[in-house]
Amino acid sequence: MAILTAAKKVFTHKGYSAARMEDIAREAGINRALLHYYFRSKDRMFDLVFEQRIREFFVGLAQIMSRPLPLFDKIRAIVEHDINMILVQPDLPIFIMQELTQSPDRLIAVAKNSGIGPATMMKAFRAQVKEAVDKKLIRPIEGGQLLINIMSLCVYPFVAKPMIKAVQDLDDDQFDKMIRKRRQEVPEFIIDAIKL
Amino acid sequence: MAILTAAKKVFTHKGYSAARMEDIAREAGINRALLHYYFRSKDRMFDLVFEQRIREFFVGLAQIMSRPLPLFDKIRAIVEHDINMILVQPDLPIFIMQELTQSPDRLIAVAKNSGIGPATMMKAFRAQVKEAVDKKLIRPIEGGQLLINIMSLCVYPFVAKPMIKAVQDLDDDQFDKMIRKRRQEVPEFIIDAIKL
DNA sequence: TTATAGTTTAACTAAATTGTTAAATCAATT
DNA sequence: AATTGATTTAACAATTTAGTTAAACTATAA
Repeated sequence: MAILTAAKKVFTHKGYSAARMEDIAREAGINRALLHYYFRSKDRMFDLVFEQRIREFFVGLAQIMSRPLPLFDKIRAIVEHDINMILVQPDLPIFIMQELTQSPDRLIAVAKNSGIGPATMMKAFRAQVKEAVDKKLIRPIEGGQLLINIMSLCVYPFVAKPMIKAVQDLDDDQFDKMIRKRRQEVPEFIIDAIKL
Repeated sequence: MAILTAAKKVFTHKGYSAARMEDIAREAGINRALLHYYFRSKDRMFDLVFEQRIREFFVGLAQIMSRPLPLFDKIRAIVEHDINMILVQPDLPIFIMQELTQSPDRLIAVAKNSGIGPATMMKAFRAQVKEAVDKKLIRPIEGGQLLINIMSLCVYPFVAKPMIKAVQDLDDDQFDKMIRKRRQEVPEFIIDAIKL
């Protein structure tokens, strides 16, 4: 629905508090009255958007993590998926992080409704990493730590985009090139870090 | 000043839009009238806080980066400094990132006032990395990318704290332990990734 | 043509929030 | 005790925002 798309855009970009119903209406090309006609309140609207965005962030990842792939291939797949996903919606991570730090319970609620099952996905990944460690394919490392490393290297550059642009003196074009380079280099960086 | 400390706390935790003058007053143990008596407006107050926080984030880092240390030692020093800094003020990174994405110009303004000189610090670091590459001490990598990797691995876990806690099913205590483990493991992870 | 669903307009209420002000109060200093 | 500066109280104005409502309008389909 067009209105939800507009709400998604505005909420994601500005966050709940800074987002105005008027902004959303304008973005959707309609007026405030109609907004309230369809979605009773700002809160209801936000809940819908937030749940959707959380799912967008996790579903693809969870799916890849439970695929039967060799560890190194899986790392490559995760990195590529993450960076590609965020490339087309750069505001997504910081939106989720920001709203989540202010009300962490939200995630639990969403996780219960949707069948994301983070526990399952983590369990499988941990086992796979442990096996690779036992077989002396990689240095000792916990699956949890490895996943954090992977996500860090993928997500953080987008979260810190304005800082990076300033510190490294890049324009938007150069920043984009830098990210594309990361898509190639980051998987090998990780693999080099763990392989024996 | 006690009021600024309170403002720092509230702004950092809630962000500009969600922070209320009333919150700050309560946190400082005074009333709204006095807040406006000392700092004319919310905006003025925020500007002061924001500039201070940006400095806190960068000053230590810039100082370490321009110290004459061997590359691997420098990496260890940066990681330790970053993680220690954020451990005592976990809300800092996401606050900076959030406010910066909404008005990226702020950073430029602050950078001009203070003598942070990000360009200088980057130039030195880039040169040091290039030298290590040329001497075949490490695999080919750009200084810019390496710094992003270092910062990612340090900062992201804090930014994503509620997500990580949910996905990996950790309580606050376990999360803390996990971070402390990272302080040891991350530098070696990075060094293993680049060393030949 | 008429009925209907969707949409707009415009006015409104209610609440929250920032900012201001004058007078009262308090605490320390002279 | 009197003065001074800091602080509180309490009321207020101005603005922003969410949310509501009734009436008018529009396009489409029966």
